[in-house]
Amino acid sequence: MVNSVKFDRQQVIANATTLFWARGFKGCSMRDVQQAVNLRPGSLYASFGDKENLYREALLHYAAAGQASLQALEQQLACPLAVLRQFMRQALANSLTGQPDKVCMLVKTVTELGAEQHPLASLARELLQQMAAQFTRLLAQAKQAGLLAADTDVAALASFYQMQLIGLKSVARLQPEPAVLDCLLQQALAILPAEKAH
Amino acid sequence: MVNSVKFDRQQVIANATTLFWARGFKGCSMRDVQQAVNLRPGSLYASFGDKENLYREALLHYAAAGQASLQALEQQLACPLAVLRQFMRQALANSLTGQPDKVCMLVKTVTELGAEQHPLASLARELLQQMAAQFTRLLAQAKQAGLLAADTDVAALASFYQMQLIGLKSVARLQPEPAVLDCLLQQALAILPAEKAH
DNA sequence: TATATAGTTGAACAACTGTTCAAAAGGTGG
DNA sequence: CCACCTTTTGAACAGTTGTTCAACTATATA
Repeated sequence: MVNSVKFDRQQVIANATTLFWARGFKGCSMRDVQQAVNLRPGSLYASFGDKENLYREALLHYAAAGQASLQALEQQLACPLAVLRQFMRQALANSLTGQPDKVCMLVKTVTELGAEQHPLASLARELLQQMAAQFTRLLAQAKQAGLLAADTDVAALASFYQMQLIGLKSVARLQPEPAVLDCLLQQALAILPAEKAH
Repeated sequence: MVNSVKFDRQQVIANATTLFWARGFKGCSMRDVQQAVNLRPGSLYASFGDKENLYREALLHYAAAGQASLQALEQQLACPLAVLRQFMRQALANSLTGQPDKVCMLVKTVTELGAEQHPLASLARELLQQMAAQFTRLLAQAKQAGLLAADTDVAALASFYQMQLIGLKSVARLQPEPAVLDCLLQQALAILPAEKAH
């Protein structure tokens, strides 16, 4: 026998991600994690090393999920701009449902640990830039398809899109009024060429 | 004698604010604070109560400073839109200088403590809304002066302005390249009517 | 100078932190 | 059924956390 682990590693990471996402790195003790994933300290440490490493896996899991949902939209929708529009709508909707304060976990990590130049903050920054690269790729597609002006700086526009996304999710926690929020979403989407009515 | 305190209360709060701002509520131990403000625990607790209360004072101090700098701009510049433009430029410049990861301390507090519905997060939210109210006031002035279209929803525009501000400062920590950042600033400022060359 | 009062000090506390490790349990191959 | 190796267990450790408090010091009034 090679592997006699009883628990589902991916499930454990998923649960840990939810907890870390909601409460942050320092706001979440290993005992909290142990309870959430139903494992005793020894098992956790044998499988994941230390807290930092477990959080690292959670970050990677989170980023992978984000990329997956973007790719799912890509397979659904033909137009790359529609993908970006829908992705932002979805992000806003997600940040409204569910209990935890759903800012992007990557942003939250940079916010919490960026000042002390923590390795986890560097990783989160990298993953955010990977996300921006995806946006750039989609915008480049749109440009090539003639949906964007030929002189568009797609990398800059991608950064701007990401900035709107981050701002939107942050403000979402302050204004529970859906009307205002929807208005903000419309304005944020205005940076992309107008959408046809459907 | 009524008050024989040796230390400068305001100075202590200012120092504590810097520390809390950089490292967050949980990332900053009372011993760190004690060292930073050069006070022994007893004095600190006698003057400020507990950690939560000290952080509360820091939040208020921070918000007051923000409002003060906005009002300073109001006295310098005649046009309310110029005030908002300059405020955003200034915010970006501030978030680039200095060591600490300079997101808005209010946003950082909501991010860190919002999920657990901590009283400090509620306070930070309130202060953010007070800030938005200031923006609304300035935009209303601009509207009355004919600088904005008569049908402009100033409250919504203020929220949008705040969203850009938050997003800009967040992204500032990811892209050290000033060119991209300046481009983002320009795009963010584009939500206000164009500025005359000076 | 003597007394009262306010402020300061730093050692100490209990609770919690991340982490370890010897002992127990579980399952597999002979 | 036995020995063997892997995994699990939970008690325990050392360090840190927020906070307290009796003793000490300094000041102001009489």
